[in-house]
Amino acid sequence: MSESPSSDGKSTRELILDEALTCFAERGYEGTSLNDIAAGVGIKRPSLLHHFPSKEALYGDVFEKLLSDWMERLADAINSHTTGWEKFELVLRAGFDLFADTPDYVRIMRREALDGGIHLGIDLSGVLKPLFESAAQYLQEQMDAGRFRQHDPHHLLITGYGAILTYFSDAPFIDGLLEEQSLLHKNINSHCENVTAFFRSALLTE
Amino acid sequence: MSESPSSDGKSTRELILDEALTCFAERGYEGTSLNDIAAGVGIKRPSLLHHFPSKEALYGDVFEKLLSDWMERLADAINSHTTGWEKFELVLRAGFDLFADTPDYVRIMRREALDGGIHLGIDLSGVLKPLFESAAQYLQEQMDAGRFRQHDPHHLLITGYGAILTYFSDAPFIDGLLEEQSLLHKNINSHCENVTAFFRSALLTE
DNA sequence: TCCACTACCTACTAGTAGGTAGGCAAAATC
DNA sequence: GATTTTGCCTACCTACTAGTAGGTAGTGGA
Repeated sequence: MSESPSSDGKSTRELILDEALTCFAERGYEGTSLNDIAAGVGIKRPSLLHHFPSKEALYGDVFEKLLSDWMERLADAINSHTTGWEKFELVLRAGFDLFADTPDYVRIMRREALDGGIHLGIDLSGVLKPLFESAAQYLQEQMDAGRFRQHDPHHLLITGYGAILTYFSDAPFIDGLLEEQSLLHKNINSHCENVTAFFRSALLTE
Repeated sequence: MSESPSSDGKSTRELILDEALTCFAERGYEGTSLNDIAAGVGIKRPSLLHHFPSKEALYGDVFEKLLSDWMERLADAINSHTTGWEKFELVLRAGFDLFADTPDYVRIMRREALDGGIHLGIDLSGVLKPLFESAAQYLQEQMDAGRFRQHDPHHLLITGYGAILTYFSDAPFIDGLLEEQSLLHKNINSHCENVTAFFRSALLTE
């Protein structure tokens, strides 16, 4: 048991989590009803509530999965045995690939940041702070060693965070500005190269 | 008539628009009820609906005011008779000041970009596209004249848009990362200086 | 004095939200 | 083979939503 009656090998619970992610990312917490999610899976609302005790709990589980998926995927790039600009570019690229593969994660994360985390029991920035601080420390070391130009590492990271996330979170809006499908791989790669070149100009002296 | 019975010189209609902006920015379109807004003004929902025909119309009017306010305030910086880096820095500073004064506008704008403009009759990116294109053209001219380093102007603007807006839209989240009140004037100025220095490094050759 | 209008109210509608109770059939366990 | 568990269902609940109907007090002009 605990195996799905429908579609591929996924359990109903996993199907619900997938559909919930899509809905929450697209229309937000308040804009999504449990009926929407249940209908997307092909069951009725009470059946959904058999798998998750409440809407809030379901939302929390979606977020838990998001964080563990992201951390797992970023770990490789962060722990790679490279230094200087090479490592910075590697992590930047990994971030872009990660976001390109999981645009729904980016949107739901943005929404949660906008709402100030009211729907989540956990403090989002608290969870990400260790990652943020270790990145800042890395930048500071590189600057002290003269490999990067001097900038405030925290503000630099906030700038980068905003620049990269926005491309994915505000995709519909950016589509309109660029008159392109911003989430096509071709265009994601193009933007990644531009952002990389921009950071290289700002950080490297030669 | 058409004058307010309450508070200062503002009409009830203006009080409703103010309260609606605050609520929509903080909790989003779906997360805000007309009862919330009416209660904030000190009237009942039917009285609110006497001033605005529907929730959607009220939201639209809030946005119309946002766009005209922003356009008006940015016009001075854009039309200033400066060139090269000086003008870029002037517009950047004007943008920061503008956003610092109107953080609720930034948040509601972000939400609308996230939602893809479904609550608005108008196409947001269409409205802002002329501004976007003229900025891109300016950058291209400066690059062609050798005053700025070569970057793709459109991608550069998207990067800047994301970097700056995020600081204001995601304020609660960024507060947690920086362990500071990001919207204090002191910290806004600090971030503005950092972003400016960062762009200067990326755009200027010497 | 009468009329029209504004700004507000209470009381209602229809519809939807999240969540619960209880039943039923198939599968797993004893 | 009997019993328990799982997964889903229909039918229901309460609370809240946007919006409407109809009434009232006050205002200003003819």
